[in-house]
Amino acid sequence: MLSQTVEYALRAVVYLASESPAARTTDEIAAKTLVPKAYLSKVVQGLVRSGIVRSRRGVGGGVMLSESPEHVTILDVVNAVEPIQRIHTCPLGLVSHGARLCPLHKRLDAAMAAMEQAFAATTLAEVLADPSKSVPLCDVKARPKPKKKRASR
Amino acid sequence: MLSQTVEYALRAVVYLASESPAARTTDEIAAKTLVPKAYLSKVVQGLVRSGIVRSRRGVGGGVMLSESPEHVTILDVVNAVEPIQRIHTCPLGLVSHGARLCPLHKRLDAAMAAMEQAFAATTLAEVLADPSKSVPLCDVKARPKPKKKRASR
DNA sequence: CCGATTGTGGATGTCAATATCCGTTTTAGC
DNA sequence: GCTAAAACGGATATTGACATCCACAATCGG
Repeated sequence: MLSQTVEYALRAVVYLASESPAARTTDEIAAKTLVPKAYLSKVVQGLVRSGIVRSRRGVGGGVMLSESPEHVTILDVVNAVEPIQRIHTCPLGLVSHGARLCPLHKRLDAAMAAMEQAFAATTLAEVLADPSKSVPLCDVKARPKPKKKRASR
Repeated sequence: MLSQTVEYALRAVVYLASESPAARTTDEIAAKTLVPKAYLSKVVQGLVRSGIVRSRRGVGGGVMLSESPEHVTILDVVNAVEPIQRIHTCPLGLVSHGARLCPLHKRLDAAMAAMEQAFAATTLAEVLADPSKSVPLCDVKARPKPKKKRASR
């Protein structure tokens, strides 16, 4: 249902939120979120273009959230990567009845609206603050303390 | 968001519902719903396999709804063609925390649930009975009376 | 200025969704 | 049984999503 790219983008952004406001390299994000390194860099480029994250090249560079986690909703991220397709006009070519949607597409759009609403309802900060064990992604090593990590890659 | 195949399947099924319980040929369905003829036949085959519609070959044959329009929901059709992907287990490989979803995927699944709910809430009969001008699909020629139609194809 | 690091952009490969075509099978009517 | 109608099934494009690789540009520490 949701594209793989959206899934990847959300993982990356949630991880960045958990480290906010620090920057992280795409290599590290990829390792932590289990996203293919090369592809993640493309996904991140999209996030940069849409303004969700900012990047800096070179030594000590990386990617960071543009805004604080309380100000970014899941919908913001989804729309940045692959906008929710609301149905505004008849998918059949017929212009015959103007802007009014037929009964079927009215329902389909309502379903899209419901999903959009669900995405808009949660900020990254709320995801991180979730009561059910603060495990950011599905596991991401459960980062207990910001201790110097090395190896693994 | 929704695949083209789902869109086509819904158009076909809504059209069949409007003609229910009569059977219609895929050629006619294609013409009325503006779906590519050859591809529609594949989509319909899927609907047959999943039991949403029944078909009969040969002269006078065609495709018809298996059940009356009141008994078929939009969700039934969607799931027959391309099941809504609920998130039951962590998309990352990690089995480490069992069946429990992380905060992020709990939200994503909630969004899927919202959409599923919206689809489940409407039957084909309700789509046809919609108050806003009973235009079945977006237009489908507005079929005023079941008068003998010919030509057009 | 030099070199290591890190994001950027382009070229390319792979695969599933979309779409078309056509021969085969089933069925009804004669 | 013969023929026309119609669904079925397989083979084959075409396209975009997913993914990889690599040369280049920017940036920092010395």
